[in-house]
Amino acid sequence: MLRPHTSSKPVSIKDIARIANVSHSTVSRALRNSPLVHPSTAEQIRKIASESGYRASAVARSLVNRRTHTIGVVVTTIADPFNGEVVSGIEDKANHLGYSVFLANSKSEPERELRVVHSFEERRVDGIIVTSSRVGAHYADLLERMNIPVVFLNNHNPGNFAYSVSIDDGNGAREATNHLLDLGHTRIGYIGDEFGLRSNENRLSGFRGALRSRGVKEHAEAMESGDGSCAEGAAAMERILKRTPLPTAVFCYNDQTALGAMSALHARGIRIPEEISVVGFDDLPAASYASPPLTTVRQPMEQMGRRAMEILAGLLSGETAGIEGVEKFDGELIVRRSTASPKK
Amino acid sequence: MLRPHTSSKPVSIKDIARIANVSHSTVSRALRNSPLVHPSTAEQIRKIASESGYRASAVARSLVNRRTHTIGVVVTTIADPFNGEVVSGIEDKANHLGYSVFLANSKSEPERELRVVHSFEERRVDGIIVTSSRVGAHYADLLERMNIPVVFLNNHNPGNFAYSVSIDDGNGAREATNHLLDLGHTRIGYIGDEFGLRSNENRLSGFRGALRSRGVKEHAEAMESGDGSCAEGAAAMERILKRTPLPTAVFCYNDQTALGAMSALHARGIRIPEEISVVGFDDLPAASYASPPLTTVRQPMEQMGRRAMEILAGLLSGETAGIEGVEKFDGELIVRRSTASPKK
DNA sequence: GTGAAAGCGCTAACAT
DNA sequence: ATGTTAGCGCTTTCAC
Repeated sequence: MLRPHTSSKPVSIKDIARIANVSHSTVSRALRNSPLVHPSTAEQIRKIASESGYRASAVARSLVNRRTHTIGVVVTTIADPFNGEVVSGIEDKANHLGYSVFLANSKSEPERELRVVHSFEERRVDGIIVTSSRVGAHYADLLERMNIPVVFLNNHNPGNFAYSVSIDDGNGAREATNHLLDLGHTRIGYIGDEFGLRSNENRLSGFRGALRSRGVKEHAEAMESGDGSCAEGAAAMERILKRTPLPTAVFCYNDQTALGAMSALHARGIRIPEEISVVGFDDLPAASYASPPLTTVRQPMEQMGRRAMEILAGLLSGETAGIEGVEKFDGELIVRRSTASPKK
Repeated sequence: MLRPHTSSKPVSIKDIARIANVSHSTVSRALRNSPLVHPSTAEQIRKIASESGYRASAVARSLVNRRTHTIGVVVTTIADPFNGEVVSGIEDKANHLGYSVFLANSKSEPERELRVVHSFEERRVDGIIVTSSRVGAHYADLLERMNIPVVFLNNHNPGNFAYSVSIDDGNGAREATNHLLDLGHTRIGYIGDEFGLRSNENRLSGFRGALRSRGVKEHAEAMESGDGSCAEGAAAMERILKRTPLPTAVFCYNDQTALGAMSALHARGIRIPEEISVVGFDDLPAASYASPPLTTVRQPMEQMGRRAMEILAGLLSGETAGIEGVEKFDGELIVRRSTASPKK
């Protein structure tokens, strides 16, 4: 059985003042190392504070300062490993800068997205970071109307935002495709994310651009799309496998899609890369432990998260030197063993 | 270039009072649907509030209520997929119960762990959930001393805590081992997590118990340990592969360890499950897309997260009916294709 | 049904 | 160097 929690109120600045026989403002000053307080009294106050387990109330402080030193992070779901990496970077930087982070999952449900943003407003977060948002222009408006800075990270929306950090999708896709082309592939498929999403469009057009510049024509039988998950990646690959001729290589929107596709290939006994090469995008930790290890375009996910937080902190402090509104990171092609030249 | 953010103060209860020509207390009542306010004035007030984009300040409210409706979640790192699933469950439940969640990564660094908990104290979170903590008794004391309820989830510490939800490690390990035994394996290895961690000890003793009850003796050449990561799982497997005789099956502390082990096996050209069977623990999403799909013990991670949040909420509201202090979830053996009978 | 006043735990003038 | 006072945006007596 469980016993309900009985809480007693925390010690306050006044309690300390009483013990130290000074006014509460002196305590306030001492605790924030104001030079305006006598060293010895300051010393004594700090001693009492630490002995009594005093913890300044951030909520009271926030009320007067109008700054909570708190940010809100909206992700579709933190269970997605991509978001996990990004949030890890955000939290790390936030922690070092003295910010606490509220985390909320939107699940891409507009109704929930709204609730989440409202709660952030009520909490008076100083700023917001939104990662991988799939929701539309309506939501963007909502955020713009809030009177606090918002930084987007790899947003899928076609909307235009003032501040964002994202991967160079086009370039990454081009590099990946060129790698396949260099290996001699000519029947290359693409398994995308939902169509209409910006990042997918950009990767797709990078893919197409690479083909075009080598005079290779698109292999229409192997153009498919999923939703960025393993499950849909597998399903998409299965659809491709029903059509002929089979591609000799497939470029996937992301690693999860690629991992799903690989599992469909394995299930059919099709060897990777001997029969079909597979390339992903992201370089999730799982990519290097797949079998075979997955060739992919690395996104510096943690670093991007950290950068988003830095930009936000810049916006909040006014120190905006060296910060661009829209920052693009370069992907890096990581060649592993899921790609090889096609058999003759 | 980026323009620093210029914020104007949000509309307050007083602003609305002025416009509605009532006192701010009436506004406060109206907005919280107090029956003490005349329907028509309430109506008018709500209209003004919504038109002006009013958002009640949770920080002001918290100051008077002494409740922030906020909880703190400490994870080692949110980049770990296990924690991602758990936090997803916590956040989901918290959201429905009207709580916001602060997320912090401890990275298992005691110094950072301390900072994180202190910041939670200052933020006046109503409660704390700690997942997969690896830090020792010292930290546990710190938490116990705080005057707010703490719920642990799968803590690795040998310490004893008032409130916790965890998986039944022993039983899960026993089931997994029995599965291997049923298949006819007699040379079974174990790749653990760091020794000394409670969960590892429990899985290991479940493993040993199962062997013992069938009269199979431990295969000492294949007892190894990593740190719960793919990388160390692979390294541990490589060490095992240097010794003879090889095991015909290996049970791993968790899926990541198993996935790493599988990748080491693949790299050496050893077939799974024909030559060596592999079993994991957790059932991460990646497990079903591994090749071959991984046999593992499923932990209901999201559900455990939700339950931890429920318990915490119960502690906070005093509704403790149907809540045990220490709750154990049962794992479920999921047989996939990474296990088979050993070749004769 | 509504207003006036006090107070939550701090910070920041403004005295002294 | 320290104390007094006001106020941050709310909720909650207590009057009326």
